[in-house]
Amino acid sequence: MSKLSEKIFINDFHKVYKEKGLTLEIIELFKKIIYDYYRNHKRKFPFRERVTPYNVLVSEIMLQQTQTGRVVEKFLKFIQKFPDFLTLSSASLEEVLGIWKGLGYNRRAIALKKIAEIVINDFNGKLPDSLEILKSFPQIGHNTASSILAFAFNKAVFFIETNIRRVYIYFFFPDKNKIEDKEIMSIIKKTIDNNNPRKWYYALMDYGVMLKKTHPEINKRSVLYRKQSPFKGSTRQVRGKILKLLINEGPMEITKIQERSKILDKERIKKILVQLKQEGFIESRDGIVKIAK
DNA sequence: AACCCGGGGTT
DNA sequence: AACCCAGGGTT
Repeated sequence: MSKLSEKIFINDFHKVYKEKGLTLEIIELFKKIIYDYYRNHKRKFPFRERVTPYNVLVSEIMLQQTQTGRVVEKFLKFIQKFPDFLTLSSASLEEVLGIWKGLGYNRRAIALKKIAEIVINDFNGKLPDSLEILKSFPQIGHNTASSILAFAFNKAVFFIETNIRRVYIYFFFPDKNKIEDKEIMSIIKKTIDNNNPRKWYYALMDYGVMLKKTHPEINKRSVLYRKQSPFKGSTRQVRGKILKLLINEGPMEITKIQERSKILDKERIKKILVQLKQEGFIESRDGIVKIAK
């Protein structure tokens, strides 16, 4: 669609929406636009091809704050090495982190392994299809629990992520600033496609990705928008560096970690090691640090 | 409500 | 060099 015709189309949509509100006609038009786009531009992903509860869980954890393009390769490696809950539950943390390395937010790897253990031990090896139970698992909040229900079980749940937020702001909040998610959620509930929630959310997200390219500023009108703190020189950069060192080279003396990480402040390294230990990443004995069991 | 947690692709 | 990503958890 050309820029001009796009403007005309969205202006017409907003004009009708402002005059008549969220009528059935507007809702149907909205769905038609989203599905028309999806029919011609749907994205293909391995986690959309082989849809199993396990695959969806793994992908949804990986996709938290991580672009799809970076996840695909890791996802394929991960499910090849750990094809099911039982395999993952009995794998070592070092193996799991070894695959996870480079993806970021490493605590997700710990959580994913823990979830596998819970599923094996408490749920007979089957991922529960309950929102409340899923939300009780580590690293699974409302959004992730809901997306698992939508994508793995095709359930009509309601959730917002960054692409969906962009779509709803674009269509239904053309002139508003500081938009709250509860306002968006209200419209999400009125526009759900009960016939195929999985397809609907796939379509919404794909449309949102497209909008990001043509209208990169939309989500700045969300009240939740925040500029993130710089990564360079941050604690998380040091944490990542230390973990990478231990994963790649095995157990190591604290003094050697201080040396190899090239961080001058040795007290800072020590503090971070204590933190990593408390979070279950590492363990230490006689000054030797290694990935936890 | 604000902050922490990773790391790399994109612009 | 800055921005952002299929967010969750803690304070």
